[in-house]
Order: sequence, then structure tokens, then C-alpha cells
Amino acid sequence: MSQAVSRYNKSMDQQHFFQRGLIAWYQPENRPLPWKGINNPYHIWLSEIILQQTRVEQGMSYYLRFVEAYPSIRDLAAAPDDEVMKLWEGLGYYSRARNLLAAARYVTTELGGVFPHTYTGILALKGVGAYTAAAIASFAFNLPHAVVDGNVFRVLARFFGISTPQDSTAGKKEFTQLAESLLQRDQPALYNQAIMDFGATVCLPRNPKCGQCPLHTECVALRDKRIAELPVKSKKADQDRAFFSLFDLQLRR
DNA sequence: AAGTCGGGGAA
DNA sequence: TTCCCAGACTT
Repeated sequence: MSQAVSRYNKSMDQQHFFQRGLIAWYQPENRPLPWKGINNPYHIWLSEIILQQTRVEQGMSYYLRFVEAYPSIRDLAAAPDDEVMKLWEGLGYYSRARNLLAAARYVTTELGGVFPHTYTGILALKGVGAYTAAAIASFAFNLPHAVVDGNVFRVLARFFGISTPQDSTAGKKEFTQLAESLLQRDQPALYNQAIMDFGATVCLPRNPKCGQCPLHTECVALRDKRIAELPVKSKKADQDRAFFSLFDLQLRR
């Protein structure tokens, strides 16, 4: 019992260190972005759809062009399909554009142009999954939902030394629960921005800046020299290629 | 649980 | 080349 309590307390200390360190580190002006510091749900939503599996630098100009072309969600809803697809050209994952338009029309016609303001309402929109719903809910409405994207998986896996594959069912559950427990519920938007900015600028996928990391003294992966191994993914394109090239080699003999 | 959808930058 | 990017959806 006392051991369990002790371990529990240590974990809580670790979590508090993480939260405080992250917030202390975060300076919004370090990474100014057009969709940062605003609370227009339409603009937030648009930016999040564009940024799905897309680098900020690549999505930036598209976001600006969409906002320019369609100042309101009604404008987007009224746009012809081919015009929107043309504007999306070059971004990839074109189903995002189709879902974007479908959702815009749904909000405009079915919801009277009022963007849904609850997590479940937002999640119901086409093209909006758990991550995007949490992002919109927190950034636009300051609702307490923790974002869990590639940055968050990486930061949490390393700092807490979690080796559960992030793309497994168990992993998604574990990381999501941890993220929710870490979320500073009195300032969800700020906290979510902070952890993603941290992952994008300090706790990088390769060659993370551990030397100048404000959390390095308590980072489990750094302590155990497992930075390069974390986070773990079970889907390994790598493994498949290795297998098939080996198979190929057998056939050639 | 595994597969699919993409262009692009960095190592 | 490989990995990964503010993932979601279908099978």
C-alpha cells in the first residue's frame, strides 16, 4: 500500500514537473502562426484540416488562400466543388477537401451556420477525428480536451519513457489518458499549444534539442538513453521492405 | 488491426 | 531512400 502510494506520488511529481516546465517554457510569440491566438471556430477548423499530416510550412499558404477566398463558412459552403478542389491542389489527401466542403455545407444548412460548440458536435463533422475535435474544442471554445497528435505521442513517450506502440489500440488509449491527466484544465488552449510547439521545436523526431530542453533533467528516455527508440510504432514500412527484399532475394536464387 | 490516402522537407 | 508531418476513414 505504502509502496503504491509512494510510486503514485512520484508519478504525480513527474507530471507536475512536466506541466510547470512546459508552461514556463512556452512563449507564444516564439512561433507566431496565423491561426494562433484566435478563437474563430471556422478559422481554427480550417487550419486543423489543412494541417492534418501536413507540415506547418507547407500548409501556411493554403490556409491564407482559403481564408482569403472564403472569409466565412457560408462562403465556403457556397463554393463550387471544382473551385475548392482546385484551391486544394498540391496539398495531397484530397478526401480532406471533399470532407471540408461537406462539413461546411452541413454546418451552413443543417446548423444554421453556427459552428458546433461541443466536443461531440465537432467530432461529428466529416474529416474531424479525435485530435482535430480536441484542437477545435480547446482553441476555439477553451474546452478541456487534450490534443494527441504526432508531437504529443513523441513528447510523452520520451519524457515518461513509454514504449507502448503509439499506433496500437492500447497505445492510443494509454497516451490519450495520460494526455488528459496532464491537461491543465484551467487553460486548455494554452497547454495544448505549448505541448505541440514543444514537440515541433525542441523534442524533434530526429536530433531533438535535449541540450537546451527545459525538461531534460526529468526525461526518462534521455536518462535511459532511449531517445532514438521512442516513440515506438508498430506499423513499420521498414520491416515490410526488409521482409519483401529478403523474399525477393530467395526467388532470385 | 491493418490498409489507404500524398506532397514535401530533412537526414 | 527513409521517416515523418497539428490524422481520419474504410475494410
